[in-house]
Amino acid sequence: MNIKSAGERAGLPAKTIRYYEEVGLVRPLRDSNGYRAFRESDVHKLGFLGRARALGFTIEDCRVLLSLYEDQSRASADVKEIAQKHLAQISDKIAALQAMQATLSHLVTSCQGDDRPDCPILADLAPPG
Amino acid sequence: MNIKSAGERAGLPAKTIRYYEEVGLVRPLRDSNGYRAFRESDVHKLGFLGRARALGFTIEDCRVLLSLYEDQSRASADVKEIAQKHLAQISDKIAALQAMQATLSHLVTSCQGDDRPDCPILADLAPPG
DNA sequence: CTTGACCTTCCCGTGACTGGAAGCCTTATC
DNA sequence: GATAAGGCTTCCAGTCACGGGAAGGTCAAG
Repeated sequence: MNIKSAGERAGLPAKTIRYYEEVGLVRPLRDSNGYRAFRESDVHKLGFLGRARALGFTIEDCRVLLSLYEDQSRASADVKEIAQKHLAQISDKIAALQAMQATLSHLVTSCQGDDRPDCPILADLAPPG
Repeated sequence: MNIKSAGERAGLPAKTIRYYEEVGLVRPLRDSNGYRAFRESDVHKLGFLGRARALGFTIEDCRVLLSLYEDQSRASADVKEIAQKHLAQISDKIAALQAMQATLSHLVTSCQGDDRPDCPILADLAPPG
């Protein structure tokens, strides 16, 4: 199977798949003309990667998750640990964004938004003094 | 004032200040020895930039906000519009992260996390079929 | 035989810095 | 006056996960 079909089945653009090969996440065979030849197992892997990336796991996380996925004697604790660390990072990001959101939405509601120059948003950004 | 002192007063590392000069956000004078010479107004600007960046505004947003800040005849509506667009983007990011969080936290709680291979997290990442 | 849709590799750009190398300037100490 | 420490300069490379686009080979249809 060529790269485009594989991509359509896995829900990934061809560029992304080439990148995944470059970083060693997938290793398709090659036809005699140099075209990548994807097996079912490759498409399967790509689907796995697409879902993991959609959950925000980094490429390096994906590399480990994939190896655990293929390791029949894995311990689920190893998977859980990666997921928990990732969850913690997500929570941190959410908290940071919510802090920005709180400050900004307060400023936005207090700004008249008319053609006059007075603006609490700029006043808040300005250094004290 | 040299770059390090300016950075300490504005709460920014020297590297960041050099970058801001490179992209034209600040234009300090130069001493005869080539050192950057920061005026009070430069430090003031850097403080503004630091706060705007802390609220998540992009460099390009900062560029516009700074010009509005220095424009005595600005309309607060222009500032408000930028802030509202930014707020919308923040909300989008939060929503995306919360979706990941919901899925992942569900999977994590359902994973035993022991030394057995059975793992709902990997099962969810695996393609259907 | 040509057209058009594939495929290949290679290189550049993204955002907002950060790290590091090579080298000049200044200040303090001996 | 020599030396060492620390600050300053510029420039280059790397980050993360791709996406855009160029130059060129391949293939199936008409």
